[in-house]
Amino acid sequence: MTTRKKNSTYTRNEQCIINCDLTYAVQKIGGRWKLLLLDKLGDKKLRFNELKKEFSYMSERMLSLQLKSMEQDGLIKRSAYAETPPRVEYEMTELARELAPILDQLRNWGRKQRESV
Amino acid sequence: MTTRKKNSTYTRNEQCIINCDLTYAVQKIGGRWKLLLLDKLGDKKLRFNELKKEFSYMSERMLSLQLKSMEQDGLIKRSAYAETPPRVEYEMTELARELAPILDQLRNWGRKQRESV
DNA sequence: GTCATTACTTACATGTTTGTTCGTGCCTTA
DNA sequence: TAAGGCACGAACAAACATGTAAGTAATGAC
Repeated sequence: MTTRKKNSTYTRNEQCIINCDLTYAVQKIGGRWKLLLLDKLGDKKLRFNELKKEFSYMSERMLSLQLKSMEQDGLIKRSAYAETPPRVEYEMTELARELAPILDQLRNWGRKQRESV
Repeated sequence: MTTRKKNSTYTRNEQCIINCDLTYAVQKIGGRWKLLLLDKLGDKKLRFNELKKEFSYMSERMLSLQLKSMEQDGLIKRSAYAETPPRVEYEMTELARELAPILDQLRNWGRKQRESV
């Protein structure tokens, strides 16, 4: 995000996978926590600390980074209220909701793959 | 694969995502090249060198690693023929074929996401 | 006997992701 | 006055993913 990447093969190859809608999509939901967060959000609005408690093993830093990334990618909506103590709520966007049925199928495939190996 | 991982938070957290069928599934198709390889294989049988030519920007090492990983995960089948020079062919398994319709949906979602951001 | 072909493998280098620890600004409660 | 909750941010470190360059074994062509 912050640091500019070099013009290396690593970066040029990254372009290949960004150009493909499929690999691009997988990137958006990839990483260690995003899908678990989406799962937990479901149809609810949750605060930063609520998510933090749910995923006590995840570092605050990761939670923060993933939420920010998903917000930029239009997967979640962040609403901050100027109260004391501050309140910030996160919820899925319509775009993320459209993923749900696809993810259900992927989940089933995952179970099947796991059984067959 | 070869080196044993330590009993770190990193490793313990990995268990969390392996326990979930969904994140587990995404891991199996994650990484930079696997989906592109599956895409290219389609219904064909392709040799190592044919894949290498198709993905000239991908290093041989990566091709080899990804193919091996996908074979272990039951996504592709490797057939080696004791000829000279050696001939090795790769093709998708039934399990991988079941992914195709799901991936099509993901691809569509990816295009939509890309347009909306 | 030298060389090319094929499908890899190994050692090393670079780049990214994830985790640890500490700090911040605002206000409330004790 | 002190302490604590909330929602983060920054600096650093560990682990992993990816890329580079070179080498291997078997064989057949020349």
